[in-house]
Amino acid sequence: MLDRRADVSLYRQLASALRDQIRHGELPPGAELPSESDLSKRHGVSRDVVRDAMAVLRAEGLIATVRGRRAMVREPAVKVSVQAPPAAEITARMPTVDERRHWNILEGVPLITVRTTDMETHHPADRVVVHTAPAPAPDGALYGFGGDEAPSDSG
Amino acid sequence: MLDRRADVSLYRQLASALRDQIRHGELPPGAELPSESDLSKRHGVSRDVVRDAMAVLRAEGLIATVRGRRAMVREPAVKVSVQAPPAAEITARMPTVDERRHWNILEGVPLITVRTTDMETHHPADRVVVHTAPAPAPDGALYGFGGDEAPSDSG
DNA sequence: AGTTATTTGTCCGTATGTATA
DNA sequence: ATATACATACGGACAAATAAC
Repeated sequence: MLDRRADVSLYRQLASALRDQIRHGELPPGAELPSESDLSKRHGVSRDVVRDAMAVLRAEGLIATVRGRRAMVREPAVKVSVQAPPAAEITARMPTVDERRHWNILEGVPLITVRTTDMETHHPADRVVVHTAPAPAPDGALYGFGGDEAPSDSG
Repeated sequence: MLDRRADVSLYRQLASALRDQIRHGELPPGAELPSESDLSKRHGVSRDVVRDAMAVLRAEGLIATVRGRRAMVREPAVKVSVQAPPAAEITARMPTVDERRHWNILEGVPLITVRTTDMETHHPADRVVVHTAPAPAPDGALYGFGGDEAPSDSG
């Protein structure tokens, strides 16, 4: 229940309540949230408060909204592994609107940049995990008997 | 100038205009933006439109706002290098409000996570650059005379 | 097919609170 | 104290996209 006398604003309280429902699985990925007018009536607040709460969750990447449709809990995207080259710099920032359009990035999703002296690649953070090279094999363990790691090329 | 007949909303047009001024250096880091009422009058739009435009730029990490003060173009933070261990997974996502408070992260700044089997560290993306291990020295160039660059490496 | 209802997006105005200058 | 400025909350209105019939 929202508390008007609390030192936290109404829309932040509502955002926290919805966030908890998402985290606890009451609103699983793919589920629709109640409509804005519904939440507005249910909590006795203006639609403005509801929309501000939605904006918070959108900025956190938790929900996705489309005009005419109810807000939806975002599905965790399948992540592709990207191998970081040696001596690479990995940074992250929020993409611009142009970059969001160009790479089809949803709101609240950072952009990961992998940069070396030669090249620079960009990846939407919800679809990519960057991994570093495996630990160098200790002396004598080089080219072992061929477990699940091929010595030549992984393809 | 904002165009009410354009197919782009007013607040997005205003956000783009301000973003361009920041990118082109007319509003350098540390500079104050005009006040909301000022922008409202100057462009003939409601304060709501101005605030929506500000929210866009905040979410992109371009400006920082404090109650009672004018919005400010964010200074590029000094970045600390973090060495990624071998076989590490590097991901990024937007922090929750609690995480923002806990690590003192501004709006529009992603959270970088470096995870291995043993540990997991979190870093604000505006203050950290993760770098991978340098390329292994080629055979024979091992333990060279200690120049800045290995002689046969492309970089 | 088309028509209506629902739902989110945008924009306006106003008022009040709270922090800064 | 007064003025300025951003944050929050209310209300209303219309547009645009979707869903339902």
